Amino acid sequence: MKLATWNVNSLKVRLPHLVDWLDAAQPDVMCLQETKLEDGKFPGAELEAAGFQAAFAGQKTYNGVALLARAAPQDVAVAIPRFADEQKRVAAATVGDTRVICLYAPNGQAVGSDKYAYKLRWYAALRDWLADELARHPRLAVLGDLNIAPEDRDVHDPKAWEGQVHCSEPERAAFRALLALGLQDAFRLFEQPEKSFSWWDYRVVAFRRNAGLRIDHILLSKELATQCVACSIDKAPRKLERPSDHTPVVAELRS
DNA sequence: ATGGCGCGCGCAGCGCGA
Repeated sequence: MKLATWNVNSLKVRLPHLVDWLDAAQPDVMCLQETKLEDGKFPGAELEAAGFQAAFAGQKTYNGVALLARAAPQDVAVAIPRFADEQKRVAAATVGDTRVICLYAPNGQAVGSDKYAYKLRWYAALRDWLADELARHPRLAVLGDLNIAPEDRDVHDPKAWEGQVHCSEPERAAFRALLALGLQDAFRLFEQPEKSFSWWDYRVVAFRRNAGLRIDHILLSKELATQCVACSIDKAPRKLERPSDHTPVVAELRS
């Protein structure tokens, strides 16, 4: 089984890239973030033609997530339980015998801002929810734009980013708290190229300089991590015309 | 090299992302 995540930065604009990528990569589950579409405008027919059924939670202009699967998503949830939030950042579903959670974590804007406080609150609620989900679903996969670079090796210039949003110690502690539940960072299960990133700023010609961050992640429960045979970042879509600023991350599980 | 891009909204220019 192949699981993937991609922040598309507008599903409307990126739909041709997405359909091409799905055709080439042939994932079984695809998690999307920043769809920026109200549910009434979700391109369900186009994605069905590509072979996928979807669970999604969208809103106008901002945020929005979708979970695509070849088998119909079951037991769909589109919010963290008992965490009041207008922002659409969560789509969870059971696909076959695997529980999949698609996340678009808050950006946090700047350390000390209201949005940063919201990010940390969101992560605290997420941790509690994932503890419950893990208890119920030994086969759990958490994918998405988590907006945290967990370690210095996930940052192109750790000195410049030290203490900044995405790299601050409270954020990294929130990431480690997810690992402490028994989730594993699929990317780090394998030897990887140095300076592997999943996001590059549109400004400052960041992609050409590989001035990026690794903030898009696939976390696997112990049972799934045992079955994981590969995890990689696909930089190809970042080289296309009008790319998303993020690239897909893919994990393959032995069936 | 974070003014600098890209997107949505909506029709000018701003908010937001990371």
